[in-house]
Order: sequence, then structure tokens, then C-alpha cells
Amino acid sequence: MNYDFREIEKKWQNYWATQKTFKAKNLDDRPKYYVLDMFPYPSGAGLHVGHPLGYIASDIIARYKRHKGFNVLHPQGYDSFGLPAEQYAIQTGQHPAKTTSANINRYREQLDRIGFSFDWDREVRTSDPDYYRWTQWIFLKLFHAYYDLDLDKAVPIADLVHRFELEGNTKVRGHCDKNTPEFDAAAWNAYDTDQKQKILLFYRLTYLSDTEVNWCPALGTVLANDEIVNGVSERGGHPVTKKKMRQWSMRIGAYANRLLEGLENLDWSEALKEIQRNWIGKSLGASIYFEIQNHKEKLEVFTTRPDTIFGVTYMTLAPEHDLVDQITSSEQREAVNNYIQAVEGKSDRARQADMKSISGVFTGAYALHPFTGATIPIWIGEYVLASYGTGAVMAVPCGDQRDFDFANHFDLPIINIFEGIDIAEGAYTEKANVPLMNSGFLDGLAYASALEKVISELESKNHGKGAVNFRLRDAIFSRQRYWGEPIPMYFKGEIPIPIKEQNLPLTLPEVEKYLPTSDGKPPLGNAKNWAWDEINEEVVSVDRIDHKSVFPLELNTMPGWAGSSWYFNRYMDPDNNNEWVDPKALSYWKEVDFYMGGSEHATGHLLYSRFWQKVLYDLGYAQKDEFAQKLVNQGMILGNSAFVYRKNGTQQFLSKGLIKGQEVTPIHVDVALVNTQDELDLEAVKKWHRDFQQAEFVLEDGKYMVGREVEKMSKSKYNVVNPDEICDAYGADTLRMYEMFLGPIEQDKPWNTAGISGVHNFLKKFWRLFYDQDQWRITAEKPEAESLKILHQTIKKITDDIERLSLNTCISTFMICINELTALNCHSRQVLEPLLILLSPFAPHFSEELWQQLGHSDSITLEPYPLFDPSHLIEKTKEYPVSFNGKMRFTLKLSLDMGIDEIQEAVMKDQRTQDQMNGAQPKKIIVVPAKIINIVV
RNA sequence: GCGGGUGUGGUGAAAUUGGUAGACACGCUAGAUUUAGGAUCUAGUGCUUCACGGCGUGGGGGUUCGAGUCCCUUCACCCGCACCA
Repeated sequence: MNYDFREIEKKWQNYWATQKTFKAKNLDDRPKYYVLDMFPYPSGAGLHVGHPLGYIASDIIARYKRHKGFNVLHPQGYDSFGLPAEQYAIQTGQHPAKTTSANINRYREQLDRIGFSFDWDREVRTSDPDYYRWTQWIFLKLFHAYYDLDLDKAVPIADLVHRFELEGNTKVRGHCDKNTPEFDAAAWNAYDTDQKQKILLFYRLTYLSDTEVNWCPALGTVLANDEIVNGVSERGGHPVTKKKMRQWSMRIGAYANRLLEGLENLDWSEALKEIQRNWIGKSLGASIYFEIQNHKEKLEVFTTRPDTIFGVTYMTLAPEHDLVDQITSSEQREAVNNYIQAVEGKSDRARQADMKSISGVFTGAYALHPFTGATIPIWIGEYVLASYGTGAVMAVPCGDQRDFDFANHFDLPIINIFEGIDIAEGAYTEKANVPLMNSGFLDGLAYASALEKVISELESKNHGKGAVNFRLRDAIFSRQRYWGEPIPMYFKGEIPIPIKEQNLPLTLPEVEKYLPTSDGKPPLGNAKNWAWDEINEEVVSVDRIDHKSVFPLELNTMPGWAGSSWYFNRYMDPDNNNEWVDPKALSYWKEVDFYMGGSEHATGHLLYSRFWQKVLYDLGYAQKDEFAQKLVNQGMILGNSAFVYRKNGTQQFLSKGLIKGQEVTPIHVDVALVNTQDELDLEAVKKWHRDFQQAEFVLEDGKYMVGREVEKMSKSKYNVVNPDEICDAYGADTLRMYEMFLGPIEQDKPWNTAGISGVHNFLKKFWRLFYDQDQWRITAEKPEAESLKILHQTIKKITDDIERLSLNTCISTFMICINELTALNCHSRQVLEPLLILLSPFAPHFSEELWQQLGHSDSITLEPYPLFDPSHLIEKTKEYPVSFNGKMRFTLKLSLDMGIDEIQEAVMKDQRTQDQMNGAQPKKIIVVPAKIINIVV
């Protein structure tokens, strides 16, 4: 029986599915191990060979851990809300649910062919009402909570209300909006319900506010910061502008510090942690309050360099700053308005393009220096961001290059406060040990001590305080889209009222079209049945909104990241209709032990998930405040595009070797039309695209050779390799092993089908140890010592390499092992059986089949991992490389029992040493036991 | 500009603690063999030299008996953030 991978793979995939081999049991005596992949968005294009890379690696880990005796949870599901299905719905009218489900079926078929050990009974889909019911439930938990800075955790909002009733908010330290008013208990109790609700929105972890948002006109929706890349939308690359809108947000800023500190204990790559650290962007410094001449308001600025306060010569406000309107003098009013108007219309991208040019305008107002009382002109400048700090800076031209450039441009004064530093050419920005001058009480002090002194001085005079500032912004949570989770809120006037938990899910209504309404409301505004009847607690027709108990429902939906921010918990107990997860299941599985996915989610999914997990932990629902202890980022598999070269202005296509010195245009051709030797199939290409029907191919050596270039895999570049094709030609086990063999899992690498034969040959070679020349070769004979040594070396190496996730070297180790066993003509069951178990995480179908052929009736999946016995490796002698002055000359076979003195004696006695030494005496003989002997002459 | 990462044959790469650099595989060269199978087997394959030898891990320098690995310096490429006060 030869290696018929097609039959074998079908057979075992079927067996695993019907036997439910990979079903994970909640509550089990075995230790648990939770292996998770980032679930896919099921796009219409299906899978290419890059997608399964991470799934294969994690599947190897999952299968390995099962052999090691763990109860493994290895689920899979779909992040099935998202833009492409909705865009498709807008174009064709097909309901996104239908598109999504068709795409999921396609994905599932492709995934099934690769032989993953997923427990499909736990599948989740974020667009399933039974799932998003709990996404909405979490939304409500955040709505009903605030962040208490004294307890440093989220607390139910009811506690806050209780405190307000007793003592107002003056003693409460909660993470809240900067516009929150102060009130005492009497004032609170005197507020009406609406007023109370408005104040509570300043505290809630999910809140409604008028926010400056990133608006993408082309997509017709707002976007979060992480959904914008280089000033344009991540999806589609459309321009993004600023707009003030009333939107739901999530107060992730409250968790900035914990999100930062929590990284310390996570086993994630340093690169990824660094991305999150940068995104959170913690800065230490001070808040300083400047009085404004002839105005009551104070101007608060954040600075990391309060030590340079005596170098302040002007202030700059962001154009959007709240105080601009109030402080602008009548003489400057027109200039200021013109400036703001010019800036306002600009998109982020336009602002970025203008980065180099300096612009600004004087407000006519003056701030007062907190220590000298000097008057400082207040300017407005585009370079100051409204969204960072307080949207205002104290400008210190001598210590900040941007301030320096601005001052020079507008002829503002520059005071040098750094002793012995020349600032004629530019600002001095180092935080070095340079004494200050022209700095009053800070004169003579350098950075560190000046910083300490100035902060204590600011605090004692009440002019400011030490402060921490974060770059991280609260996350906008509303999307003006149809295909997302409905936000479970309705409105009484301006006040949002939550739908009660027991009435969830609030399911997506049917709409006739998926575009915004004619009056600019989100697509849900098209729904006829989208109002809430408070008495009957049900969704009713919008026509009934005039009734006393019927109110309009929220028209925005949740963003794409909502459903993916907690799905890892739901897998623990996916069918629960009473709770988000059974606490018993939670306390068994706790957290993800091994999370595999792309680093592109660093500032999106991976940050939001950590945030939600911390909230759920604070409120007593989750067991751990980090959801994934270990995270591995698989690299991207790149495409190996193929090109033909059209001679310009002709229908002639030149083979790769003939293009030198010719004017040609490279044109992508489908990589499926090219064989492994880069030769183009001319008949196929003519059929493939009508552009080539009239083509004349100019050949070299009777062949047309294509050019190659490594690019991202994409349909438009015709360089997509479908895993189905590989499974057809070589089988899933070859695909699995080859993807691992390509290189380190975390590295990007180009796909090259040509190399796959090496791995395929390995499997055939391995098979031949069992079955060769029409007969089974397996014997019950006791293996030779040499074979056992190879086996145990392999056990050790494979185990170590899996543990350190060096899966590419595992494949090499298998190859070496099989080469050696073949050379030894070893067919011993005692050697080959344990090897099958070692191999089964990598090539599961292959191993299952041979396992069965060896007479086992059960699946190999739960076989115990073979024990490593070092006694088989113990050697009596060893070939020592002998070098002279570090240069290797010969090897010397010595007993391993010998001590260093004996080795030295033996090496000196050797004739070859005598020859090398030429009668001289060695200066030193270095012996590294079992490694090397070096003689220094 | 700031932060992180990577540089090793024609190609993908290996070298876990400083100890025979290039394992394993692709490709290539030569040969054998056949039941023509996406065959198999044998030998060779870093560069250079007829050879002995010499040179080789982006470049330069250093530590060491010995450096791909440690230190300094420099170059190239990739990724993230970027007028962040």
C-alpha cells in the first residue's frame, strides 16, 4: 500500500469529525491548555496559503499538548461582522448575512482540508444574535460602570450615584470628562433626572458625548484612530476629515496605565509590546496653569519640561482650543477667524502634507508667567494638536525645535536658559546635565534637580502640579453602518436609556437599503421596526414613536472590534443562554495559554481586548485581567508574482532572458500558469485572458520564461496560491510541513511552490520505512543501539524545538532522522512507533494511517508522548577537533571518561600534534570538555 | 526625528551556553536505475586555487587561545509611531 495521501486525508478528516476526536471537555482532571488563533473575517476571496500559516503552527502546539496529557481547548470561529459584506450589500442588495454565511461555508471547506484539530462544536460567529447578545451585555456592563482612581479599578455606577447622594463629587476621584462640574450632595439631589444622567455620562466607561471624530465621507462612517493609516482609512484608503459629532465612546483612557504596566508580565514579543507602549504614549511632566491677562479663565498646559519654564516667551493654542473664542481681542478677531477657517476645512492628510510649513496667528491676549509675572503673548498654531495634552503648549524656543522655528518665523523673542550652550542655530533639546541660567530660583540647577524643584514650587504656589499624560485617546464606539451589533439603547430626548439585560439580544432590523437615509442618518434609520416600547419591552414600528411609551432606538452600530474583544472567553462555554460564560468554565480555562495571530492587530484588537478583559475582571466576571499570557505573531507569506514582458507598442511578449536593452512593460500573469522552472504554459495563458489571444510569444530555448518578484499576496497581482491546489497535488500533510519548513514562524517569507518536493519526498521516504516494494517492512525485532540513539536524539530535539517554537528546525530534524534510519535499514516497530507520535502534530493524517496499519484501533491523537531516555545517547568516545591558535587541524578520538589532564597528555602524545608543534612547547592547552581542544603555540 | 527589528552560499535557511560556519531542503552538475512515478538511488556543490593552501556570516575596529554569536563604530533594508509639547 503506497502513500495515497488523497484517500488517507479524506478518511481521517471524516473520522475525526464523526468521532469528535478534538472535542474539549470543560472540567477535567487533566491540566488545561488553551490554544487560540485569531479568528478570521470570512472574506469572499477565500483562503490563500498565507492564511493557514499561523493556524498550522498553533495546531501543532495543540496536538503536541494533547500528547503531553493536557486537556486542550482549540476552537475556531468567525469575526463575521464587517465592511466588505456590507459594501457588497450596498452594490447588490444581497443581505450581508447571506454573503457572510456563503463565505463562511467556503472558509470551512478550505480549513477542513488542512486537517486542523479544531473543536468545531464551540464555533462562534460574532454576527450571530446568540453571540452578540453578550457583546451587547458587555456594552451595558461598561455603561453601568465608572473608573475609580482611588481603587484603581472599574466600579458599578450605582456606587457612584450613592456617593453623590451622600457627599457630591468633590471627594470622588473618578476618571471623568474634563468638563465635569463640581457639586455637593445638596446640589446633586436637586438635579432633575436628565441633569443627573448627563453628569453620569461624564463618568461611564461607555458614554455619549460630542466628540471631534475622524469622519470618512467615502465610507460614510467615523473611524477610530487605529483604523486610520497614514491619514487615510485602513479599509479602502479613503480620505478622513475632522468633524464634531455626538458619538458613543469607550473610556479606554482610564486604563492607559494598567494597559501599559500589564505588558510587563506578558510573554509577547518585545516588538509588539513596544508598539502598544508607543500607542499608549505615557509622558511624565507637569500641568501648569497660566493666568490670562484681563480674563478669569486659566490656561492649562502640559509639558514634559517644566524645568524650562523661564524660557517661555509665548504660548500656542490648538485652533480648536475652547478658550480661543473668549480671549481673542477685537483687533485680532478677523485674523484669528480667517486662520481657523483655513485650518478647519483641512483633512488630516492635508495637515500632514503641510507639516514643514509654519503657520499661526496672534490672539491679542497675554498670559502671565507664574513666577516672573511677565506678559506672554498667546498665539494659535496648527502644530499644536487639540487631542494631545490640553491642546495648548508653553513655547520654549531655546529648548524645543518647533518652538524655535515658530519664534523665528514670527519674530518672537528667544531667551537662552542653558549656560554655555549656543542656541544661535537651533534649540537645545537634550535632558543633559547642563546648568540653567536666566531662570530665577532654578539658576545653576541641571535637568533632574530643576525638574524636582520647579514641580514642588508650582505645587506650593498652586500654579500647577506634576502630571502624567497619555497619547491614547478614548475609543469612538459608534459606526454609521448596518452590518454590526446594534447598540442596545433608546432615547428619551437627549438621554440614552439602556435596554434591560433580559431583553437582549436587540437584533438587527431588516432594512430596504443599506445606505444612509436621505436626511443623513445611519442605515438603521431606514428600518421600519426600530423603536422601543417601554411597557411591552419590545421592538415596534417607528410609526408608533408618538405613543407615550415608545421611543426611538439608537441608529449607530458597534465597530468591528466589539465582537472580537471578548470571543476568547465565549469559546469556554459557547452555547450558554443564561450567562456570557459559566463561571465554572471560566475558572477551569481561565485564560488563553497560547495565542497566535498577526501583529497588525497590535493597536486594535489586542489593545481593545485587553481593555475589555480588565473591565470584566474588575467587575468580577473574568478570572484574569489579561486574556492571553503568551502571544506569537506569525509572519506574512508573500506572493511570488510572475511577469511577462510586452515589447512596447507591439503584441510581442519577450521571454525573461531577452528583455535586456528592450523597452518592455511587465504584466502580471497568474502564477498557476507557470511551472516550477518559471516556464509559462502558452496554451493556458491564451485561454486565461483575452489580452493574450493575439499575443506573439518570443521564446528562448523553445520556452517562455517569466520574471519573478516578491509582493504581498493579492488577487489583483495574480500571485495567490490556493491551499486547495497544494492539497490536491501533495496533500495536507505536505502543505502543513512545508509551511513550517519555510522559515521561522515569526518571519515574513515568500511562497515558492518549487521547494515543496523536499518535504513531500520526506513523507514518502518515511512511508517506505513501513511499506516498500509491495510489502510491509515493519519488524518486531529489537532495534540496534544506533537506531535507538537516533530515536532518542530526535525525541529530545523535537521536544525542545516545539517548546521554543522553532518549528522549521523540527522538520529538518525529522528529515535527518529518517535519512539515518533509512541508511541503517531500520524497520523496527520499537523505533518507528514513537516516531509516528512525534510526527503526528505535523503530519496528522499520515501518522494516523500508519498508526492504524500498525494494528492500533484508536486514534493516535491522545497517545502519550514518547519518553526521552538519555541512556541511549551516552557515548564512550568523542571526536575532538584539535586546533592550533584557533585553527582546526585534525580530530582526535578520545574516551569521554578522560579528565582534562589525561586529554592534554593524549593530545601531546599524538604524532600529528608533534608535527604541528615542530618541537616547540605549547603556551597553553585549552580543553572544553566534549567540545574542542585548542593549543596555543 | 524617535522606537523596534533584520543583514550568513544561486535560493529558503541552521548553528540553544563564544568552540569544526553553511546542518536540512530547493536548485544545479555528473552517473545509475525503472514497473514513466509529480519516481528512486549514488556522488559532488560557499568563494578561490591544478594542488598544498588561502579567503569567507553587510563594512571597519576591538575583547578572546578562539567571535555569525560579546563590545564600539558605520552602512543597507524592513516595520511601528511621528509637529505628542
